[in-house]
Amino acid sequence: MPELPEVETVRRGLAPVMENSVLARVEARRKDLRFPFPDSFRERLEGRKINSLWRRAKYLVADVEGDELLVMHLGMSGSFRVEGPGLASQPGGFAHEKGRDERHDHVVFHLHGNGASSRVIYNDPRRFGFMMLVAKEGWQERAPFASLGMEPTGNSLDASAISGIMAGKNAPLKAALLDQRLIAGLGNIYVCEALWQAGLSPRRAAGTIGSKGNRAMTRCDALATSIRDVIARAIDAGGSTLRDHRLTDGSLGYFQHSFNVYDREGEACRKPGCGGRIERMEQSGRSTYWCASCQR
DNA sequence: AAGGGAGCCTGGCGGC
DNA sequence: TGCCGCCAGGCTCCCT
Repeated sequence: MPELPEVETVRRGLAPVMENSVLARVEARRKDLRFPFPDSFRERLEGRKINSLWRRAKYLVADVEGDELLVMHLGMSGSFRVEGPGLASQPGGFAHEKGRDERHDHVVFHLHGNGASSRVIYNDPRRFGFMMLVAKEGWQERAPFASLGMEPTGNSLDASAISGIMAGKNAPLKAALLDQRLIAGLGNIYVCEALWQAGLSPRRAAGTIGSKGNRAMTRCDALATSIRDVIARAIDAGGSTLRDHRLTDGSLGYFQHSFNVYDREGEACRKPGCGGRIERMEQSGRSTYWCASCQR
């Protein structure tokens, strides 16, 4: 479910609660999510302070006192909510809304910090998410980080980076952008949106956008700019809520209202003067939304 | 060796 | 109303 903007939104919601708080108690209410919890998961976390909460691609990472990182992935349907003084007792709280079935509250972090206690609860109906502990020493060379490509945020993703990443690739551009080994953090929604914004066909062989010539650099620049712009706007909007994604206070992201192609099959293309219609097709088992008349 | 497809899960929706 | 098939924001493994 959550792509980079949703994970970043969650991180921003959790950081004020988790950072500098102690993991007083950790409840894992089943033995596994997508993977089994690590051996002695509770014991390796309880009593430790969380120094910081950061993100790499779609992974949330808690830097915990000691020599291990707590690494969390939300899978397709994972979300966090915070309960605590002033939050837990809110009438009509979203804890009982559809999609927040307490049966799927799989992990509870009981936190003590700044003179208050709170609970951070991980809910995940489909259980494609997971939690793991990774040694801090050399973490970048360890799973799951070792194979990740560059972040799509910031200045490092530019035309020459795109050109280099895609060079020689025969896979469709859409598939290459979803490959976390190349660029880490993009998912189905934001790839569709960025390709539309850049005017590039999802079917074009990835290697054909770059290399030499002014037009190649123009294409690569358009793609780099579009990716960064879409991601930045989505983060500003709190991510996209289709079903499961919530901010940690239970509110909804609203970037879905800004989609130009995703889930808009049959609607008019919004590119000025285009006149095309948004189509849906399947690429490696996933839906691609695009406009065949202005994406080349 | 890169690229495609299946599988992991549950829930929501549309169609009959 | 109920049942059925299809679809979903991710990722990994296995096959060609």
